[in-house]
Amino acid sequence: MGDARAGQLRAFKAEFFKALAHPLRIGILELLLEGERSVYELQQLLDVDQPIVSQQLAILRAKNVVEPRKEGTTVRYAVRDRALGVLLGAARKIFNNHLVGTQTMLRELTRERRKR
Amino acid sequence: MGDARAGQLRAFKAEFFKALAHPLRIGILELLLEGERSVYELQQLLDVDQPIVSQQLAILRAKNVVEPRKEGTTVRYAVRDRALGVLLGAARKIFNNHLVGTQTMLRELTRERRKR
DNA sequence: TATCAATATTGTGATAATCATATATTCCGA
DNA sequence: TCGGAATATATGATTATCACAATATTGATA
Repeated sequence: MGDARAGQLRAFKAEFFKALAHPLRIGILELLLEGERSVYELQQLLDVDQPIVSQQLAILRAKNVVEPRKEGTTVRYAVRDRALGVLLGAARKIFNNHLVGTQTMLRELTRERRKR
Repeated sequence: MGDARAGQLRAFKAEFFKALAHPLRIGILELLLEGERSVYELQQLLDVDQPIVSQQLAILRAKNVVEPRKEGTTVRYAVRDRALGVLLGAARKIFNNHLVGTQTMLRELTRERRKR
């Protein structure tokens, strides 16, 4: 199991999860799972600056999680694989079972509050 | 949807995925899904230094993904929620469908090689 | 209690991720 | 072809992560 091949595979999986490991990217994916959305729509719904959305979309694009479709001057994005819904669903389930990382979560919560 | 509550939830989910976003941690979890393992066993199977394993276990512990059980001087770890298997399975499926992030993966591959 | 084995923690320097701002690019219509 | 709207990329400052080494803790046993 100190196998190099196994290590690489795990590295790829890690890369994939890294793509999901950001609040805004999760928000984007949750929206896209409901259906195709333009950058502008995402920007409005998530209430963040345009370049930020494009930046995060670029990351999701780089990992093939998401797919752009140009339509004139606007670009509509869609989730590449429906199975992502299953994955997020499983995550939600784990979440509901026993809130993951209570310590971390509380820390995050107070940090959030401090920001305002 | 610019809702603060939704943002917090997404932050928690992101934290959870961050816990999975590391090759070694994935390796640990894959092993633990097969059954309880001591730190020493993990260290041997994954072929890394002891402090590194403990470090990554600490991260998984902090996010409540994994659970320690002391047994004399050794500590055995187990996955907290079986649903994690479902989640990793979904990830595997997405992976097989269309290798996620070909660009990133190739970059990783060559980087791995360079290390040797 | 001294010691050893198993595990955990801490400090540190290097690398990578993130946000915000500014600037490009692309496409369409006047 | 010029201007504006929608997206994208570049850049710099800040923060988070990582691997590694050193050290600390804990528990069993002599």
